[in-house]
Amino acid sequence: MAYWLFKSEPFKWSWEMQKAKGEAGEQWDGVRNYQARNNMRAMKLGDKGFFYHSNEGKEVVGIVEVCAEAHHDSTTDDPRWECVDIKAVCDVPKPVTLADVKVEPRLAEMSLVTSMRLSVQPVTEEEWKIVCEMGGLKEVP
DNA sequence: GCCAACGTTGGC
DNA sequence: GCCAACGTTGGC
Repeated sequence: MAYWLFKSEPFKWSWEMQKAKGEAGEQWDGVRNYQARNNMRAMKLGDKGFFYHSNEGKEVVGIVEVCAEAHHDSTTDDPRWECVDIKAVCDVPKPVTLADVKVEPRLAEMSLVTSMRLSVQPVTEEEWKIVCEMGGLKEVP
């Protein structure tokens, strides 16, 4: 089991829109960055991820699960680009903001801080637990 | 809206 | 294969 973080501008694709898709989930399309794509290729069915709102909010608002492994991104004809499908699992009761992450010394090495512009990031198990705890989740998904 | 950081593109 | 130009992202 691996952990990830998915960034989205809420104007473009918000947590509410993701939740509305329910169990069916939705493909995480539009990624045009090799590193982000490689991260998605490494994902396995059932991997968990944070859903992060960039620009507006700048906070982790939800937990998602990978419900389809990497496949071609249908929003482009270019065969280089792939994406996974994710579905909403639950809300983060107390959204964890970027500022919260920055002041937590144990999260200093988190990709959210060190690789700010990467839109799909790996999260370590330790970081996962810390952010879940900060987010007020009773148990770690 | 600005601007810094960074990834990609394309000429050489 | 290098590097300058350019475009995009995302925090502020």
